[in-house]
Amino acid sequence: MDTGRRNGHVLRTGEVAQRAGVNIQTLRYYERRGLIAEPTRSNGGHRTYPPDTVTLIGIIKAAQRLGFTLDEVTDLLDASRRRHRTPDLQRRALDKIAEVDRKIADLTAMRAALSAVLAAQCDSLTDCTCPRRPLPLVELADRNEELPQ
Amino acid sequence: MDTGRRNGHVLRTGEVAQRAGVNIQTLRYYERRGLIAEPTRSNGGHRTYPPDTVTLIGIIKAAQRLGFTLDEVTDLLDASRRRHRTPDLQRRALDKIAEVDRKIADLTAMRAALSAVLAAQCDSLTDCTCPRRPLPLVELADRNEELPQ
DNA sequence: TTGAATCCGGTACCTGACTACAGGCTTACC
DNA sequence: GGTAAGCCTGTAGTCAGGTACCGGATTCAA
Repeated sequence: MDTGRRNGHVLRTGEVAQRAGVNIQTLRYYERRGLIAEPTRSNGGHRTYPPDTVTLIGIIKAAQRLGFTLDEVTDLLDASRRRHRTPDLQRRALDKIAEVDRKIADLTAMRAALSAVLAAQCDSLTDCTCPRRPLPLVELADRNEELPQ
Repeated sequence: MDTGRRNGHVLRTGEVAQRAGVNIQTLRYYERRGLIAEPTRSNGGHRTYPPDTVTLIGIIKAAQRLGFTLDEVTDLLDASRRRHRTPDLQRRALDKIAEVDRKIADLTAMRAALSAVLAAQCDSLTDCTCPRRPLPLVELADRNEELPQ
């Protein structure tokens, strides 16, 4: 492991990319999108990143897996970095919390449905008297938008 | 409201789309992808859907909001519909449950971070002695893949 | 000081998930 | 039975989020 021995202070593009498990182009893409700050540069113009950039990328990736778009992630990072809360920030944080709660509820419903699959009454293929349920996962539907009557 | 008066038995493309809040093309796209079954047809070739298709679309949309791809949603629906559990199905259900649990944990961490933002110590812009935290949301990172030492 | 490994900016391409359009048939109501 | 609204297939375009490639400059260990 020789790529990591530049004594822990700054990382170059390839190092960050490798540690974070993303493509180099992705880093530059995130930079363009404003998700990560413009890094300092070497004299020759090469990017030099602080080590916690790796963590930041991890956070971004995690948020994405949770269904947030990059725009939303930008907001999220923004909000969590600010020291002082403005009324606007406060409102947006509340909105996000509500959204997160909804997601948690949905995932909980999904977990229950999956557990039900595992615990399915009919274990054998030969005798099955399960009444046919309409649809598992129904709780997930209709939580969304107001359907017009 | 005259579009809904065909006595509740089957719906046509436009009705399903409107009730589910999606585009007609989306329905056909889902059909091509195998997310919804090929509906019956009228003599003239028009699609006729059972009413619970609307619920199904709702489920698909919810799962998407939770960060699942359409391929994953297909699996999910598949798994939750099967009556009998095969070893393979069982394994995949377990995997999905683990993934869902991870998502819930991540969302919980995110919620905590957002709450912390709201409860920020420094409420005024004038006097602030908050120690600068490194990064909220750090718990989200590194939960993912095994980073090479 | 040289050469292999990296990195640079710029541009073009790719995948997933839709969404629009064209030209023609079906339905449903008068 | 005519006609407007709706649906059909097929194809093409869009948008987000990357990814690949190119020709050239920079780094760094030997």
